Amino acid sequence: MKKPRPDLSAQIAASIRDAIVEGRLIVDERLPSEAELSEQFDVSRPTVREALKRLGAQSLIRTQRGATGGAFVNHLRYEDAYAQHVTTSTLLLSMNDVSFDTAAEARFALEAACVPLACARRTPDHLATMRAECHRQAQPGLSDEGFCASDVAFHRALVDGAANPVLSYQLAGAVEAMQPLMNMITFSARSRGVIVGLHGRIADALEARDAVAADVALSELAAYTRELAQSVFAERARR
Amino acid sequence: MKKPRPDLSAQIAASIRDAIVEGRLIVDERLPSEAELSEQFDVSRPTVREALKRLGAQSLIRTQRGATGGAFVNHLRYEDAYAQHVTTSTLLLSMNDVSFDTAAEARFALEAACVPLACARRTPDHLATMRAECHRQAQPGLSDEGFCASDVAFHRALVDGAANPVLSYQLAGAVEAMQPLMNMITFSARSRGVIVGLHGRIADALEARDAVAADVALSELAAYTRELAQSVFAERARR
DNA sequence: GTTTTTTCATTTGTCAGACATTTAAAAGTC
DNA sequence: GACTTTTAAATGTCTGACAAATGAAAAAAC
Repeated sequence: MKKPRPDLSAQIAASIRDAIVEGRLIVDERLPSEAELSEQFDVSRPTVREALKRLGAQSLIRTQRGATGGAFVNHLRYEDAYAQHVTTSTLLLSMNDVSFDTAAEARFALEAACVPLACARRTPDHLATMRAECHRQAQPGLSDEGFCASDVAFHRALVDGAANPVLSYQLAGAVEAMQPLMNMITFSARSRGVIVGLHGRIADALEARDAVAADVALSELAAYTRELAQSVFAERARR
Repeated sequence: MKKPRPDLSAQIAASIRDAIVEGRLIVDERLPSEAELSEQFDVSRPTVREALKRLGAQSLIRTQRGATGGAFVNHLRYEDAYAQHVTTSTLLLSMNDVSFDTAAEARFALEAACVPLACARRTPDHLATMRAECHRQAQPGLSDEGFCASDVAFHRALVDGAANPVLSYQLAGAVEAMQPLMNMITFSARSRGVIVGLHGRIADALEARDAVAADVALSELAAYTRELAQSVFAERARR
Protein backbone atom coordinates (compact mmCIF):
# COMPACT_ATOMS: atom_id res chain seq x y z
CA MET A 1 0.00 0.00 0.00
CA LYS A 2 2.98 2.30 0.40
CA LYS A 3 3.90 4.26 -2.67
CA PRO A 4 7.48 3.68 -3.70
CA ARG A 5 8.98 7.13 -3.83
CA PRO A 6 9.98 7.79 -7.42
CA ASP A 7 13.59 8.31 -8.35
CA LEU A 8 15.09 11.74 -8.09
CA SER A 9 15.57 11.89 -11.83
CA ALA A 10 11.90 11.02 -12.30
CA GLN A 11 10.85 13.74 -9.88
CA ILE A 12 12.96 16.32 -11.64
CA ALA A 13 11.71 15.24 -15.04
CA ALA A 14 8.11 15.48 -13.81
CA SER A 15 8.77 18.93 -12.40
CA ILE A 16 10.14 20.24 -15.68
CA ARG A 17 7.45 18.47 -17.68
CA ASP A 18 4.76 20.16 -15.63
CA ALA A 19 6.38 23.52 -16.22
CA ILE A 20 6.23 22.90 -19.97
CA VAL A 21 2.67 21.58 -20.02
CA GLU A 22 1.40 24.41 -17.86
CA GLY A 23 3.09 26.98 -20.01
CA ARG A 24 5.60 28.26 -17.45
CA LEU A 25 8.28 27.27 -19.94
CA ILE A 26 7.52 28.28 -23.51
CA VAL A 27 8.72 26.96 -26.82
CA ASP A 28 12.40 27.53 -27.64
CA GLU A 29 13.05 28.83 -24.16
CA ARG A 30 16.38 27.68 -22.83
CA LEU A 31 16.47 25.71 -19.63
CA PRO A 32 19.18 26.42 -17.06
CA SER A 33 22.42 24.57 -17.75
CA GLU A 34 22.90 21.16 -16.23
CA ALA A 35 25.21 22.62 -13.63
CA GLU A 36 22.62 25.21 -12.63
CA LEU A 37 19.83 22.65 -12.51
CA SER A 38 21.90 20.35 -10.34
CA GLU A 39 22.33 23.24 -7.92
CA GLN A 40 18.66 24.23 -8.01
CA PHE A 41 17.43 20.70 -7.33
CA ASP A 42 20.38 19.94 -5.08
CA VAL A 43 21.39 16.79 -6.94
CA SER A 44 24.40 15.77 -8.96
CA ARG A 45 24.80 16.43 -12.63
CA PRO A 46 24.34 12.81 -13.76
CA THR A 47 20.98 12.78 -12.03
CA VAL A 48 19.94 15.95 -13.83
CA ARG A 49 21.12 14.41 -17.08
CA GLU A 50 19.00 11.34 -16.56
CA ALA A 51 15.98 13.58 -16.06
CA LEU A 52 16.76 15.52 -19.22
CA LYS A 53 17.16 12.31 -21.22
CA ARG A 54 13.70 11.25 -20.10
CA LEU A 55 12.25 14.49 -21.44
CA GLY A 56 14.30 14.18 -24.60
CA ALA A 57 12.84 10.73 -25.23
CA GLN A 58 9.41 12.31 -25.27
CA SER A 59 10.56 15.05 -27.64
CA LEU A 60 9.71 17.64 -25.01
CA ILE A 61 13.20 19.12 -25.11
CA ARG A 62 16.15 19.11 -27.46
CA THR A 63 19.77 19.63 -26.51
CA GLN A 64 22.55 21.41 -28.25
CA ARG A 65 26.21 21.46 -27.45
CA GLY A 66 28.51 24.41 -27.39
CA ALA A 67 28.80 27.80 -25.80
CA THR A 68 25.22 28.93 -26.49
CA GLY A 69 23.93 25.39 -26.26
CA GLY A 70 21.82 23.77 -23.63
CA ALA A 71 18.41 22.23 -23.33
CA PHE A 72 15.55 23.96 -25.09
CA VAL A 73 11.83 23.42 -24.92
CA ASN A 74 11.06 21.68 -28.16
CA HIS A 75 8.40 22.72 -30.60
CA LEU A 76 6.56 19.42 -30.70
CA ARG A 77 5.73 18.60 -34.29
CA TYR A 78 3.35 16.03 -35.64
CA GLU A 79 6.18 14.05 -37.19
CA ASP A 80 8.00 13.78 -33.87
CA ALA A 81 4.93 12.63 -32.00
CA TYR A 82 3.88 10.39 -34.84
CA ALA A 83 6.69 7.85 -34.58
CA GLN A 84 6.23 7.52 -30.87
CA HIS A 85 2.49 7.16 -31.15
CA VAL A 86 2.86 4.37 -33.70
CA THR A 87 5.46 2.52 -31.64
CA THR A 88 3.31 2.70 -28.53
CA SER A 89 0.16 1.67 -30.35
CA THR A 90 1.89 -1.29 -31.96
CA LEU A 91 3.26 -2.50 -28.64
CA LEU A 92 -0.10 -2.02 -26.96
CA LEU A 93 -1.72 -4.29 -29.50
CA SER A 94 0.93 -6.97 -29.41
CA MET A 95 1.27 -7.04 -25.64
CA ASN A 96 -2.39 -6.98 -24.68
CA ASP A 97 -3.58 -9.80 -26.89
CA VAL A 98 -5.91 -7.56 -28.80
CA SER A 99 -7.90 -9.67 -31.20
CA PHE A 100 -7.79 -9.02 -34.88
CA ASP A 101 -11.49 -8.25 -34.80
CA THR A 102 -11.13 -5.58 -32.12
CA ALA A 103 -8.31 -3.81 -33.91
CA ALA A 104 -10.02 -4.05 -37.29
CA GLU A 105 -13.28 -2.77 -35.85
CA ALA A 106 -11.51 0.25 -34.41
CA ARG A 107 -9.70 1.00 -37.61
CA PHE A 108 -12.72 0.81 -39.84
CA ALA A 109 -14.91 2.77 -37.44
CA LEU A 110 -12.35 5.55 -37.34
CA GLU A 111 -11.87 5.57 -41.07
CA ALA A 112 -15.61 5.74 -41.56
CA ALA A 113 -15.53 8.94 -39.54
CA CYS A 114 -13.05 10.39 -42.04
CA VAL A 115 -15.02 9.48 -45.15
CA PRO A 116 -17.41 12.47 -45.27
CA LEU A 117 -14.58 14.91 -44.64
CA ALA A 118 -12.28 13.20 -47.11
CA CYS A 119 -14.96 13.33 -49.79
CA ALA A 120 -15.27 17.06 -49.29
CA ARG A 121 -11.57 17.89 -49.11
CA ARG A 122 -9.47 15.24 -50.84
CA THR A 123 -6.98 16.75 -53.28
CA PRO A 124 -5.67 15.24 -56.53
CA ASP A 125 -2.57 14.31 -54.52
CA HIS A 126 -4.53 12.09 -52.19
CA LEU A 127 -6.25 10.38 -55.10
CA ALA A 128 -2.93 9.87 -56.88
CA THR A 129 -1.46 8.21 -53.80
CA MET A 130 -4.43 5.91 -53.48
CA ARG A 131 -4.29 4.97 -57.17
CA ALA A 132 -0.56 4.32 -56.95
CA GLU A 133 -1.00 2.01 -53.97
CA CYS A 134 -3.82 0.17 -55.75
CA HIS A 135 -1.49 -0.34 -58.70
CA ARG A 136 1.26 -1.65 -56.45
CA GLN A 137 -1.11 -4.01 -54.70
CA ALA A 138 -2.01 -5.53 -58.07
CA GLN A 139 1.61 -6.40 -58.88
CA PRO A 140 1.93 -10.21 -58.94
CA GLY A 141 5.40 -10.41 -57.43
CA LEU A 142 4.58 -8.36 -54.35
CA SER A 143 5.38 -10.02 -51.03
CA ASP A 144 2.82 -10.31 -48.27
CA GLU A 145 4.68 -7.72 -46.22
CA GLY A 146 4.81 -5.39 -49.18
CA PHE A 147 1.08 -5.85 -49.76
CA CYS A 148 0.29 -5.01 -46.14
CA ALA A 149 2.58 -1.98 -46.17
CA SER A 150 0.84 -0.73 -49.27
CA ASP A 151 -2.51 -1.37 -47.62
CA VAL A 152 -1.47 0.83 -44.71
CA ALA A 153 -0.30 3.54 -47.10
CA PHE A 154 -3.65 3.45 -48.91
CA HIS A 155 -5.60 3.88 -45.71
CA ARG A 156 -3.32 6.63 -44.53
CA ALA A 157 -4.05 8.53 -47.72
CA LEU A 158 -7.75 8.14 -47.02
CA VAL A 159 -7.32 9.53 -43.51
CA ASP A 160 -5.08 12.38 -44.67
CA GLY A 161 -7.73 13.23 -47.25
CA ALA A 162 -9.86 14.59 -44.42
CA ALA A 163 -7.28 17.40 -44.18
CA ASN A 164 -7.52 17.56 -40.41
CA PRO A 165 -4.12 17.17 -38.76
CA VAL A 166 -5.64 16.26 -35.40
CA LEU A 167 -7.59 13.48 -37.02
CA SER A 168 -4.55 12.25 -38.95
CA TYR A 169 -2.43 12.14 -35.84
CA GLN A 170 -4.97 10.37 -33.67
CA LEU A 171 -5.75 7.79 -36.34
CA ALA A 172 -2.13 7.12 -37.25
CA GLY A 173 -1.81 4.80 -34.30
CA ALA A 174 -4.83 2.73 -35.21
CA VAL A 175 -3.96 2.50 -38.88
CA GLU A 176 -0.25 1.73 -38.60
CA ALA A 177 -0.51 -0.57 -35.63
CA MET A 178 -2.75 -2.82 -37.72
CA GLN A 179 0.11 -3.77 -40.00
CA PRO A 180 1.72 -6.45 -37.81
CA LEU A 181 -1.70 -8.04 -37.38
CA MET A 182 -2.32 -7.90 -41.12
CA ASN A 183 1.08 -9.45 -41.71
CA MET A 184 -0.12 -12.56 -39.94
CA ILE A 185 -2.48 -13.20 -42.81
CA THR A 186 -1.27 -14.67 -46.08
CA PHE A 187 -3.24 -13.27 -48.95
CA SER A 188 -4.17 -15.48 -51.86
CA ALA A 189 -4.20 -13.99 -55.32
CA ARG A 190 -7.99 -14.10 -55.26
CA SER A 191 -8.34 -12.28 -51.94
CA ARG A 192 -5.84 -9.68 -53.06
CA GLY A 193 -7.97 -9.11 -56.11
CA VAL A 194 -11.08 -8.53 -54.00
CA ILE A 195 -9.26 -6.07 -51.75
CA VAL A 196 -7.76 -4.12 -54.63
CA GLY A 197 -11.19 -3.96 -56.21
CA LEU A 198 -12.70 -2.48 -53.06
CA HIS A 199 -9.81 -0.05 -52.74
CA GLY A 200 -10.54 1.03 -56.30
CA ARG A 201 -14.20 1.58 -55.48
CA ILE A 202 -13.27 3.69 -52.46
CA ALA A 203 -10.94 5.81 -54.57
CA ASP A 204 -13.64 6.18 -57.22
CA ALA A 205 -16.16 7.31 -54.62
CA LEU A 206 -13.75 9.85 -53.19
CA GLU A 207 -13.02 11.16 -56.67
CA ALA A 208 -16.76 11.54 -57.26
CA ARG A 209 -17.13 13.00 -53.75
CA ASP A 210 -19.79 10.39 -53.08
CA ALA A 211 -19.69 9.79 -49.34
CA VAL A 212 -22.40 7.16 -49.35
CA ALA A 213 -20.68 5.01 -51.97
CA ALA A 214 -17.38 5.35 -50.13
CA ASP A 215 -18.99 4.31 -46.89
CA VAL A 216 -20.58 1.26 -48.51
CA ALA A 217 -17.31 0.15 -50.09
CA LEU A 218 -15.45 0.67 -46.81
CA SER A 219 -18.03 -1.39 -44.94
CA GLU A 220 -17.69 -4.18 -47.48
CA LEU A 221 -13.93 -4.05 -47.08
CA ALA A 222 -14.31 -4.27 -43.32
CA ALA A 223 -16.59 -7.27 -43.62
CA TYR A 224 -14.34 -9.00 -46.11
CA THR A 225 -11.23 -8.39 -44.01
CA ARG A 226 -12.89 -9.85 -40.94
CA GLU A 227 -14.10 -12.85 -42.94
CA LEU A 228 -10.64 -13.43 -44.35
CA ALA A 229 -9.02 -13.23 -40.94
CA GLN A 230 -11.52 -15.67 -39.48
CA SER A 231 -10.90 -18.27 -42.15
CA VAL A 232 -7.14 -17.88 -41.85
CA PHE A 233 -7.23 -18.28 -38.07
CA ALA A 234 -9.69 -21.20 -38.31
CA GLU A 235 -7.41 -22.94 -40.79
CA ARG A 236 -4.45 -22.35 -38.51
CA ALA A 237 -6.31 -23.64 -35.46
CA ARG A 238 -7.22 -26.87 -37.24
CA ARG A 239 -3.53 -27.79 -37.60
CA MET B 1 23.28 18.25 -45.05
CA LYS B 2 25.42 16.22 -42.73
CA LYS B 3 23.61 14.10 -40.23
CA PRO B 4 24.64 14.87 -36.67
CA ARG B 5 25.58 11.50 -35.26
CA PRO B 6 23.15 10.78 -32.46
CA ASP B 7 24.39 10.43 -28.92
CA LEU B 8 25.66 7.11 -27.73
CA SER B 9 22.85 6.88 -25.21
CA ALA B 10 20.33 7.52 -27.98
CA GLN B 11 21.92 4.82 -30.13
CA ILE B 12 21.80 2.30 -27.31
CA ALA B 13 18.22 3.20 -26.48
CA ALA B 14 17.23 2.77 -30.12
CA SER B 15 18.99 -0.57 -30.27
CA ILE B 16 17.15 -1.92 -27.25
CA ARG B 17 13.87 -0.38 -28.38
CA ASP B 18 14.15 -2.17 -31.71
CA ALA B 19 14.79 -5.43 -29.92
CA ILE B 20 11.59 -4.98 -27.94
CA VAL B 21 9.44 -3.88 -30.86
CA GLU B 22 10.70 -6.70 -33.07
CA GLY B 23 10.06 -9.24 -30.37
CA ARG B 24 13.66 -10.24 -29.70
CA LEU B 25 13.06 -9.18 -26.12
CA ILE B 26 9.77 -10.36 -24.72
CA VAL B 27 7.62 -9.09 -21.88
CA ASP B 28 9.05 -9.45 -18.39
CA GLU B 29 12.39 -10.58 -19.78
CA ARG B 30 15.28 -9.17 -17.82
CA LEU B 31 17.82 -7.09 -19.64
CA PRO B 32 21.51 -7.53 -18.84
CA SER B 33 22.63 -5.51 -15.84
CA GLU B 34 23.93 -2.00 -16.38
CA ALA B 35 27.46 -3.25 -15.90
CA GLU B 36 27.02 -5.95 -18.51
CA LEU B 37 25.39 -3.56 -20.95
CA SER B 38 28.19 -1.07 -20.54
CA GLU B 39 30.62 -3.84 -21.46
CA GLN B 40 28.53 -5.07 -24.40
CA PHE B 41 28.18 -1.61 -25.93
CA ASP B 42 31.64 -0.57 -24.78
CA VAL B 43 30.45 2.55 -23.00
CA SER B 44 30.42 3.69 -19.43
CA ARG B 45 27.67 2.92 -16.97
CA PRO B 46 26.24 6.48 -16.83
CA THR B 47 25.77 6.37 -20.58
CA VAL B 48 23.92 3.07 -20.32
CA ARG B 49 21.79 4.54 -17.57
CA GLU B 50 20.82 7.52 -19.71
CA ALA B 51 19.70 5.09 -22.40
CA LEU B 52 17.64 3.11 -19.91
CA LYS B 53 16.01 6.26 -18.57
CA ARG B 54 14.94 7.11 -22.10
CA LEU B 55 13.21 3.75 -22.42
CA GLY B 56 11.74 4.09 -18.96
CA ALA B 57 10.18 7.42 -19.93
CA GLN B 58 8.31 5.62 -22.69
CA SER B 59 7.21 2.88 -20.29
CA LEU B 60 9.07 0.33 -22.40
CA ILE B 61 11.04 -0.93 -19.42
CA ARG B 62 10.73 -0.82 -15.66
CA THR B 63 13.58 -1.09 -13.19
CA GLN B 64 13.77 -2.78 -9.86
CA ARG B 65 16.48 -2.55 -7.27
CA GLY B 66 17.98 -5.33 -5.25
CA ALA B 67 19.67 -8.65 -5.83
CA THR B 68 17.20 -10.00 -8.39
CA GLY B 69 16.50 -6.53 -9.71
CA GLY B 70 17.39 -4.96 -12.99
CA ALA B 71 15.63 -3.62 -16.04
CA PHE B 72 12.69 -5.61 -17.35
CA VAL B 73 10.70 -5.31 -20.53
CA ASN B 74 7.50 -3.73 -19.36
CA HIS B 75 4.06 -5.05 -20.09
CA LEU B 76 2.71 -1.87 -21.65
CA ARG B 77 -0.78 -1.25 -20.29
CA TYR B 78 -3.40 1.11 -21.57
CA GLU B 79 -3.21 3.21 -18.41
CA ASP B 80 0.54 3.74 -18.83
CA ALA B 81 0.25 4.73 -22.44
CA TYR B 82 -2.84 6.79 -21.79
CA ALA B 83 -1.22 9.55 -19.71
CA GLN B 84 1.56 9.98 -22.21
CA HIS B 85 -0.83 10.07 -25.13
CA VAL B 86 -2.90 12.79 -23.48
CA THR B 87 0.15 14.87 -22.59
CA THR B 88 1.51 14.66 -26.11
CA SER B 89 -1.85 15.41 -27.71
CA THR B 90 -2.39 18.42 -25.48
CA LEU B 91 1.02 19.84 -26.28
CA LEU B 92 0.56 19.19 -29.99
CA LEU B 93 -2.63 21.23 -29.96
CA SER B 94 -1.22 24.10 -27.94
CA MET B 95 2.08 24.32 -29.80
CA ASN B 96 0.79 24.03 -33.35
CA ASP B 97 -1.92 26.68 -33.17
CA VAL B 98 -4.66 24.22 -33.92
CA SER B 99 -7.90 26.09 -34.28
CA PHE B 100 -10.85 25.30 -32.08
CA ASP B 101 -12.81 24.28 -35.16
CA THR B 102 -10.20 21.75 -36.28
CA ALA B 103 -9.97 20.11 -32.87
CA ALA B 104 -13.73 20.09 -32.37
CA GLU B 105 -14.28 18.65 -35.82
CA ALA B 106 -11.87 15.82 -35.07
CA ARG B 107 -13.44 15.09 -31.74
CA PHE B 108 -17.00 14.98 -32.98
CA ALA B 109 -16.11 12.96 -36.05
CA LEU B 110 -14.39 10.37 -33.90
CA GLU B 111 -17.19 10.25 -31.38
CA ALA B 112 -19.68 9.78 -34.17
CA ALA B 113 -17.74 6.68 -35.14
CA CYS B 114 -18.31 5.32 -31.63
CA VAL B 115 -22.04 5.96 -31.53
CA PRO B 116 -23.27 2.81 -33.30
CA LEU B 117 -20.98 0.60 -31.23
CA ALA B 118 -21.85 2.37 -28.01
CA CYS B 119 -25.55 1.94 -28.70
CA ALA B 120 -25.05 -1.78 -29.08
CA ARG B 121 -22.75 -2.33 -26.14
CA ARG B 122 -23.18 0.39 -23.52
CA THR B 123 -23.69 -1.02 -20.03
CA PRO B 124 -25.73 0.47 -17.18
CA ASP B 125 -22.41 1.68 -15.79
CA HIS B 126 -21.76 3.85 -18.81
CA LEU B 127 -25.24 5.30 -18.64
CA ALA B 128 -24.88 5.98 -14.94
CA THR B 129 -21.64 7.86 -15.53
CA MET B 130 -23.22 9.97 -18.22
CA ARG B 131 -26.24 10.77 -16.07
CA ALA B 132 -24.02 11.69 -13.15
CA GLU B 133 -21.98 14.08 -15.29
CA CYS B 134 -25.15 15.65 -16.66
CA HIS B 135 -26.31 16.21 -13.11
CA ARG B 136 -23.01 17.79 -12.15
CA GLN B 137 -23.09 20.06 -15.19
CA ALA B 138 -26.47 21.36 -14.10
CA GLN B 139 -25.18 22.48 -10.68
CA PRO B 140 -25.33 26.29 -10.53
CA GLY B 141 -22.14 26.78 -8.53
CA LEU B 142 -19.90 24.81 -10.90
CA SER B 143 -16.84 26.67 -12.14
CA ASP B 144 -16.03 26.86 -15.84
CA GLU B 145 -13.11 24.50 -15.36
CA GLY B 146 -15.31 22.05 -13.51
CA PHE B 147 -17.89 22.22 -16.26
CA CYS B 148 -15.30 21.47 -18.92
CA ALA B 149 -13.82 18.62 -16.91
CA SER B 150 -17.26 17.13 -16.52
CA ASP B 151 -17.83 17.58 -20.24
CA VAL B 152 -14.68 15.58 -20.96
CA ALA B 153 -15.81 12.87 -18.54
CA PHE B 154 -19.18 12.65 -20.27
CA HIS B 155 -17.61 12.22 -23.67
CA ARG B 156 -15.16 9.68 -22.35
CA ALA B 157 -18.05 7.60 -21.07
CA LEU B 158 -19.59 7.74 -24.53
CA VAL B 159 -16.36 6.53 -26.12
CA ASP B 160 -15.84 3.82 -23.52
CA GLY B 161 -19.38 2.66 -24.19
CA ALA B 162 -18.16 1.27 -27.49
CA ALA B 163 -16.32 -1.34 -25.41
CA ASN B 164 -13.34 -1.37 -27.72
CA PRO B 165 -10.08 -0.65 -25.87
CA VAL B 166 -8.25 0.26 -29.06
CA LEU B 167 -10.88 2.83 -29.85
CA SER B 168 -10.84 4.20 -26.30
CA TYR B 169 -7.09 4.57 -26.33
CA GLN B 170 -6.86 6.25 -29.71
CA LEU B 171 -9.68 8.66 -28.95
CA ALA B 172 -8.47 9.55 -25.47
CA GLY B 173 -5.99 11.99 -26.99
CA ALA B 174 -8.59 13.81 -29.03
CA VAL B 175 -11.15 13.97 -26.22
CA GLU B 176 -8.88 15.00 -23.37
CA ALA B 177 -6.75 17.39 -25.34
CA MET B 178 -9.87 19.39 -26.09
CA GLN B 179 -10.22 20.45 -22.49
CA PRO B 180 -7.70 23.33 -22.50
CA LEU B 181 -9.39 24.68 -25.61
CA MET B 182 -12.81 24.35 -24.02
CA ASN B 183 -11.50 26.11 -20.94
CA MET B 184 -10.95 29.21 -23.05
CA ILE B 185 -14.70 29.55 -23.38
CA THR B 186 -16.83 30.98 -20.62
CA PHE B 187 -20.23 29.34 -20.57
CA SER B 188 -23.29 31.36 -19.79
CA ALA B 189 -26.06 29.73 -17.79
CA ARG B 190 -28.13 29.56 -20.95
CA SER B 191 -25.45 27.85 -23.05
CA ARG B 192 -24.81 25.42 -20.24
CA GLY B 193 -28.48 24.56 -20.26
CA VAL B 194 -28.44 23.84 -23.97
CA ILE B 195 -25.39 21.61 -23.67
CA VAL B 196 -26.78 19.68 -20.73
CA GLY B 197 -29.99 19.19 -22.65
CA LEU B 198 -28.12 17.74 -25.62
CA HIS B 199 -26.06 15.53 -23.33
CA GLY B 200 -29.32 14.26 -21.87
CA ARG B 201 -30.65 13.48 -25.32
CA ILE B 202 -27.49 11.56 -26.18
CA ALA B 203 -27.78 9.54 -22.99
CA ASP B 204 -31.45 8.87 -23.71
CA ALA B 205 -30.64 7.66 -27.20
CA LEU B 206 -27.93 5.36 -25.91
CA GLU B 207 -30.29 3.99 -23.32
CA ALA B 208 -32.85 3.31 -26.06
CA ARG B 209 -30.05 1.95 -28.27
CA ASP B 210 -31.17 4.40 -30.93
CA ALA B 211 -28.07 5.13 -32.99
CA VAL B 212 -29.81 7.55 -35.33
CA ALA B 213 -31.15 9.72 -32.52
CA ALA B 214 -27.75 9.70 -30.81
CA ASP B 215 -26.06 10.75 -34.03
CA VAL B 216 -28.53 13.60 -34.53
CA ALA B 217 -28.06 14.89 -30.98
CA LEU B 218 -24.29 14.63 -31.28
CA SER B 219 -24.35 16.56 -34.54
CA GLU B 220 -26.45 19.28 -32.93
CA LEU B 221 -24.00 19.42 -30.06
CA ALA B 222 -21.14 19.77 -32.50
CA ALA B 223 -22.88 22.58 -34.34
CA TYR B 224 -23.79 24.37 -31.13
CA THR B 225 -20.28 24.08 -29.74
CA ARG B 226 -18.79 25.53 -32.90
CA GLU B 227 -21.32 28.33 -32.89
CA LEU B 228 -20.60 29.12 -29.27
CA ALA B 229 -16.85 29.19 -29.84
CA GLN B 230 -17.23 31.49 -32.82
CA SER B 231 -19.28 34.02 -30.90
CA VAL B 232 -16.87 33.91 -27.96
CA PHE B 233 -13.85 34.47 -30.19
CA ALA B 234 -15.64 37.17 -32.18
CA GLU B 235 -16.53 38.98 -28.97
CA ARG B 236 -12.94 38.71 -27.80
CA ALA B 237 -11.58 39.99 -31.12
CA ARG B 238 -13.79 43.06 -30.97
CA ARG B 239 -12.10 44.24 -27.81
C1' DG C 1 38.02 50.45 -40.89
C1' DT C 2 36.90 45.96 -42.34
C1' DT C 3 37.67 41.29 -42.71
C1' DT C 4 39.73 37.12 -41.35
C1' DT C 5 41.80 34.26 -38.04
C1' DT C 6 42.69 32.77 -33.50
C1' DT C 7 41.68 32.13 -28.92
C1' DC C 8 38.66 31.15 -25.31
C1' DA C 9 34.86 30.34 -22.22
C1' DT C 10 30.68 27.76 -21.87
C1' DT C 11 28.00 23.73 -22.26
C1' DT C 12 26.89 19.10 -23.31
C1' DG C 13 28.83 14.24 -23.93
C1' DT C 14 31.45 10.67 -21.84
C1' DC C 15 34.20 8.25 -18.60
C1' DA C 16 36.12 6.19 -14.08
C1' DG C 17 35.53 5.09 -9.53
C1' DA C 18 33.23 5.15 -5.33
C1' DC C 19 29.56 4.71 -1.85
C1' DA C 20 24.54 4.18 -0.43
C1' DT C 21 20.34 1.59 -0.66
C1' DT C 22 17.45 -2.10 -1.68
C1' DT C 23 16.40 -6.83 -2.22
C1' DA C 24 16.29 -11.74 -2.15
C1' DA C 25 18.84 -15.70 -1.56
C1' DA C 26 22.21 -18.16 1.25
C1' DA C 27 24.07 -19.21 5.66
C1' DG C 28 23.64 -19.63 10.33
C1' DT C 29 21.02 -20.24 14.81
C1' DC C 30 17.56 -21.89 17.81
C1' DG D 1 11.75 -26.86 10.53
C1' DA D 2 11.25 -21.92 11.44
C1' DC D 3 13.44 -17.80 12.26
C1' DT D 4 17.32 -14.53 12.08
C1' DT D 5 21.56 -12.86 10.20
C1' DT D 6 24.72 -12.35 6.63
C1' DT D 7 25.97 -11.52 2.07
C1' DA D 8 26.07 -10.71 -2.75
C1' DA D 9 24.09 -8.35 -6.60
C1' DA D 10 21.82 -4.77 -8.57
C1' DT D 11 20.20 -0.02 -9.10
C1' DG D 12 20.51 4.92 -7.30
C1' DT D 13 23.52 8.69 -6.51
C1' DC D 14 27.73 11.46 -6.03
C1' DT D 15 32.41 13.44 -7.09
C1' DG D 16 35.66 14.71 -10.26
C1' DA D 17 37.57 14.80 -14.55
C1' DC D 18 38.35 15.21 -19.56
C1' DA D 19 36.66 15.45 -24.55
C1' DA D 20 34.17 17.74 -28.07
C1' DA D 21 31.38 21.19 -29.99
C1' DT D 22 30.19 25.90 -30.67
C1' DG D 23 29.51 30.70 -30.70
C1' DA D 24 31.56 34.99 -29.21
C1' DA D 25 35.16 37.88 -28.17
C1' DA D 26 39.86 39.14 -29.01
C1' DA D 27 43.67 39.47 -32.03
C1' DA D 28 45.77 39.73 -36.38
C1' DA D 29 45.94 40.81 -41.24
C1' DC D 30 44.61 43.50 -45.06
